[in-house]
Amino acid sequence: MRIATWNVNSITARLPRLLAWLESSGTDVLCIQETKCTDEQFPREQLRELGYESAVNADGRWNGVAVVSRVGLDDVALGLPGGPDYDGAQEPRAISATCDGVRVCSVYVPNGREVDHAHYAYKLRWLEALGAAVSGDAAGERPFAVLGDFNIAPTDEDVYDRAAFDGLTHVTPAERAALEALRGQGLTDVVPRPLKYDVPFTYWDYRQLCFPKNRGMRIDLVYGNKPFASAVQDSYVDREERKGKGASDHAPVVVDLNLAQS
DNA sequence: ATGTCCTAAAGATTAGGA
Repeated sequence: MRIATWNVNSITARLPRLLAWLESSGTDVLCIQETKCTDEQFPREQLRELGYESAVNADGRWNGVAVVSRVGLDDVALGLPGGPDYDGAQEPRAISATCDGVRVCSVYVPNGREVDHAHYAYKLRWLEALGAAVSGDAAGERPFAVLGDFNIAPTDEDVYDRAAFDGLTHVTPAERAALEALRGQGLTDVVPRPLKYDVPFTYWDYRQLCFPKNRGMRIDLVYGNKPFASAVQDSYVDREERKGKGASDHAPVVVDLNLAQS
């Protein structure tokens, strides 16, 4: 089974590339973040024509997550139980589903903006709720992964220049401690191999020629439980998809599972 | 030139988010 996660930065703007990539990559299950659409606007029909069912948690201009699958899509759950509000509202940042026996949770972790911003405190509260939400599946016998845009670089090696992030979000001890807590629940960081250069960055800012200069970050993560991690045959960042006109600022992370022997 | 892109809005540019 080929599973992937991709922050598409608007599924409407990305639709031609998304459909082409699903076909060319042979992805069975794709976790999507930043759909930036309403539930009604989600392109279910175009995906259905390619053989994919869709589970969607989206409500408009910002955020929005989905799982699309051509190998089944059951027991869909939207959001995080007990997840925090922001500006008095729950945001669509998580969705879970079971696809041919594999449980996935597609997440778009709040950005945090600045360390002294209310959004940063919200980010940490949201991660705490995520930890509580996945604890049962993390310890379970069924293959499970929480994957998506975590907006955190797990180590200093996961950013192009640590000094450039002094005082900024994405690299703070508190954010990294939240990831460590997830790993402490039995989840493994399934680190993909890069297709070029040494570090498997997954995101490059649109600005200042970051992609050509490879000024990237590894913030799109796959955290799998033991049954999931032990079934991983290969994982890579498809940085080719970051190239050219009409690209997202994130590249897909692809994971191949061999479930027969696990 | 923040060497950009995406969204929405009493919009034809501005504001907000990343």
